[in-house]
Amino acid sequence: MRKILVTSALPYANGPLHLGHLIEAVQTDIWVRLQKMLGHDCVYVCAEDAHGTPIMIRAQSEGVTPEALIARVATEHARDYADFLIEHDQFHSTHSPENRELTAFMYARLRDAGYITRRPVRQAYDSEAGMFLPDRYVKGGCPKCGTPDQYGDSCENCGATYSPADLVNPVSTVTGSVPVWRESDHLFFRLGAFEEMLREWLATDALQAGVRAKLEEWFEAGLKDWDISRDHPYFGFEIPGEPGKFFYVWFDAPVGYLGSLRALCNRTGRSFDDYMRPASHAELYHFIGKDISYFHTLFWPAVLEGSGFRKPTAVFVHGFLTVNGQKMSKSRGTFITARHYLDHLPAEPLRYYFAAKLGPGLDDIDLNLDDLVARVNSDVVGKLVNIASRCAGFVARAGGTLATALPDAALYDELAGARGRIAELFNARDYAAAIREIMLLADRANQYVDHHKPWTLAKDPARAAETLAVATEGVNLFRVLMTFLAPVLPRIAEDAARFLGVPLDRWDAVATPLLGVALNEFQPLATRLDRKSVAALVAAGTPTAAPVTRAPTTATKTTAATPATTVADIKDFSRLDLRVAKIVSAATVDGSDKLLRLELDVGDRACTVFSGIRAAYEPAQLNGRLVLMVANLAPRKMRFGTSEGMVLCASGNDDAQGLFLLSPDSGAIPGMKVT
RNA sequence: GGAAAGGUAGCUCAGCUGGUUAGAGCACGGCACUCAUAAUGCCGGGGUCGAGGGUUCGAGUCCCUCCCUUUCCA
Repeated sequence: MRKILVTSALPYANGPLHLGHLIEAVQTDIWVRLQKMLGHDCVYVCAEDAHGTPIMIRAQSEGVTPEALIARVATEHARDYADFLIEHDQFHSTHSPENRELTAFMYARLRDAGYITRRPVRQAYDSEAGMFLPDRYVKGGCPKCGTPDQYGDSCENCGATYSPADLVNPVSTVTGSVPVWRESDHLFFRLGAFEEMLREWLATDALQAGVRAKLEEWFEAGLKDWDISRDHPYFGFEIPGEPGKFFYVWFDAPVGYLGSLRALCNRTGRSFDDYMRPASHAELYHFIGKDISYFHTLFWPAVLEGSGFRKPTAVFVHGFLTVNGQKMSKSRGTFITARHYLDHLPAEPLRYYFAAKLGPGLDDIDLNLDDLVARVNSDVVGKLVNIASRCAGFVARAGGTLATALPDAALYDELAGARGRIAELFNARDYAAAIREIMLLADRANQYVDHHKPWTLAKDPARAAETLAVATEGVNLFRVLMTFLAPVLPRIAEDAARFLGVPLDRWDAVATPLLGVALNEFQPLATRLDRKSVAALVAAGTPTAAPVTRAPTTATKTTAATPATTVADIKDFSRLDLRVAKIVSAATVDGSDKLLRLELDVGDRACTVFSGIRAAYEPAQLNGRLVLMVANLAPRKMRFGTSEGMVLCASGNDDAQGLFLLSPDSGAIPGMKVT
């Protein structure tokens, strides 16, 4: 039996999970669930990345201890993961006894083997705060192009990279004071000593082509020593034998994978050594985002090797997530936290959507919310679940028990026989291809039912057996397809299992059809997504938080925000610029039966808005009418033009209850602010 | 600044080592059906494959230049 250990990047404990974390967690979770269904011994561990200056500073600013902060965030993270059906076998923390012990142990091994050196480093120091400042905590003018207010490592304007010492008029972002320059001894890990080993490792198929190319570049540039110590005050582990010096967060963070594994082993009686000894036959895979490949493809294998452990079997790197074609950004309203998403939409549609777009490469993945709705409604509800839904009634009316033989064994075999191919696609992380394949097979199932028309057969009592046979075939095809999608849609698969009366937890179970067994009552397995929920998700934005300076973490790079909440405070409300507007002209839109094109007068300016109110209003009755609009809504490009705002409307849960434009009382004039 | 990835139908994407009229899903139009959560089936319209050069009997697929998007640079 294959023994497999899987990790995904550790989320940094200074902010909530966002959809960027989720795409990785979902990618990993699907892979792990597949391995388990295939019968392999696979465990998935993860942990909180709890150390470093950003945590320390954030805790200070909140007036709590770092321990309290990371405990609170850990609870939030755990809940978010659970609600997205991410099933960790162990979720731990880098701030744990296991990790402290392992970090110290590995450091001692590296030191004793001569891989650690010491030399002085000159660094910005905030004498008011009494601490050394990481590059990102010093701001000033770019030495190259002069752009003010740039971070101490690189310029956002011209892209130049430099050191904080080069900044014009540097300022500490912690206290606002002018930093001084101080020297102190730092400990370095001699990465260069591992070049040969790394080159050999590179030659295995541990890495994707894109990552390999990147590594070649780094080799050419020459491997530099890695600074692994930070001076007091620092939230982390003090380095044994080095009072006042702490392990840099990036040193103990990957060790957190092993700390989590250790905790798992302690809890379950598994052998840690079986996984981690150099000659281990267990497989070790890290799922990460491409921004942190340096740490996982150079430092981490070298640290493992140098401290006497095995190296990863492979590192699986994925691209970034963009939302509606733009990178996640708070100012654009495209920064979506996990919780904020869950406040509006269920988890599984997003899992499905991510799966439908994830390939094995480093390409960025775009979350197009309209596409999400279309795709999930049509694929999952319209095609897949529909197969069960349309057949269940015939079985129920025939007594509720499936026939004892399949009328079309060849078709069944065609679908069930695809399991090897589909498992291989999932295994190769080409989920998009797997989903395409599965949906093609779902089409075959619907075609089958359509072709045999059980509703016609059912009218002839003499053909009752035939009717049941067709429905039995359909239900069996559904079972096969649902099994294939179980790693992606675990909750729906569970509900389907309840309907079928058999678990869907083994990939190869589909080799045998399900015959002669009684089905349970069919309940809807998935409901369509409402476009309005998606609109609400975007319109509400994610409440912003005080910007927190970013530091390297094992997690996909992230900026912090306070947890999303459904309660809006006055600040949230004031972000909306609501105005009285006059409809100058209204017209139908060619090619859309839902939209009207409205030309609006907003006092000092005019704008065009596309509004989905055609069902409720004739263009002619709108001319000259006053309405309320959101004037600072991000412009939205539609097929017919750009919509520059939104007019406010009242409606019930569905449009059947009607749509009602809101208007001000008489006396209001276009451009007035609504507060 | 250096480097990488990408730019294919309205949208999201497939197109392997160059080879017949460039594909799928969604959306759109027509027809059929009514078992199913207005689901499904059949048919159809729609692309100068980012731009311009070049190699070739033949290029979305190779080479060069340019434009645009995204990302990485310890």
